[in-house]
Amino acid sequence: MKRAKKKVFADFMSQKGLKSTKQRDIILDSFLSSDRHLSIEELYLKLRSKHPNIGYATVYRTLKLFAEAGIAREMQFGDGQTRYEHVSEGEHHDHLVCTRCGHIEEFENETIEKLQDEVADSRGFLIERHRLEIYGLCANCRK
Amino acid sequence: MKRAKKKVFADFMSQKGLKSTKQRDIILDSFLSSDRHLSIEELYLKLRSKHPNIGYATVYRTLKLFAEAGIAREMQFGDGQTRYEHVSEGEHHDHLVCTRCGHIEEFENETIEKLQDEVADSRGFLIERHRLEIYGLCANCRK
DNA sequence: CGCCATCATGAAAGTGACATTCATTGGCAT
DNA sequence: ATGCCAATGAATGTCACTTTCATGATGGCG
Repeated sequence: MKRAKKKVFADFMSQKGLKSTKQRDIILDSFLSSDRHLSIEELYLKLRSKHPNIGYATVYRTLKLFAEAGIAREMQFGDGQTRYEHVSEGEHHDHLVCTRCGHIEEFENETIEKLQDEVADSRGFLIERHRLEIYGLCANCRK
Repeated sequence: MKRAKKKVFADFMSQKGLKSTKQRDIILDSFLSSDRHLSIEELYLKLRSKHPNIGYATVYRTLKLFAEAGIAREMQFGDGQTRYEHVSEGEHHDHLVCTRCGHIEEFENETIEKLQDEVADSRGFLIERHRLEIYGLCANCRK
């Protein structure tokens, strides 16, 4: 899985004529072994401890590259930060976002997707993508 | 409807000990007679032509007040601007957002809501609110 | 291996959309 | 009419990106 994504990224880079660098390797490793919904700042800080020589701009640009390469996706959860989540081939899911601790869970629901298609059809609307986020308190924070 | 919201806002203001001003009246009128999903900038520009003496900050602060009073709701559709939509008592709806022309349609689907409740329940998650947005091409832009 | 056209990097400066400050203005209860 | 306190708007601050630019790496080629 990590290996597969590294290959996808490597292929994307060579196909685009872009170069492999130490920084990009480090950032990719760190991203792949992280929480699934990291902000630029969070990843940057995580890297900083071990690699103080990597700049914010590089993390920023590299995450954009991951998104272009299709191994990450930009997401907004309304906390003012752009988060990047891991993308798995053809998979789609929605989110449960805890408003207290910030924890993000994922879920899938085929029936909801189907109902969305129906709504769109009935309006003559052509779906490109959608987002469904449920905000509230996670099981832990309810206690 | 417009009248009802004016009353809600007036009540809110007097209850909070806040004052009625020319600017707030003008902004409220303009907001109520607008498109349902206006950004601060859009409302500000709309006002500027007739009332060049109203500042951006006043529009910004007044929209926040509308939200506090419960007659407007802040929304993000990923275009980098906060939009304010009209709120009607107890009503909830989701959105179809056209990625070409920016047009925003609303829809309601009781079944989807119910399924969301089920998902949340099964995770021990307590829902505060949710957002569902479907992005794509509206009927007009498909032509 | 060494060259060098390109691409990548990081510090710093720029952007855009809010958000706040502060001197001045203006409601409104008395 | 008067004074207190909220409201206004120009200006400034903030924050999270986003871009610039001088310097440093990379990797195809001879």
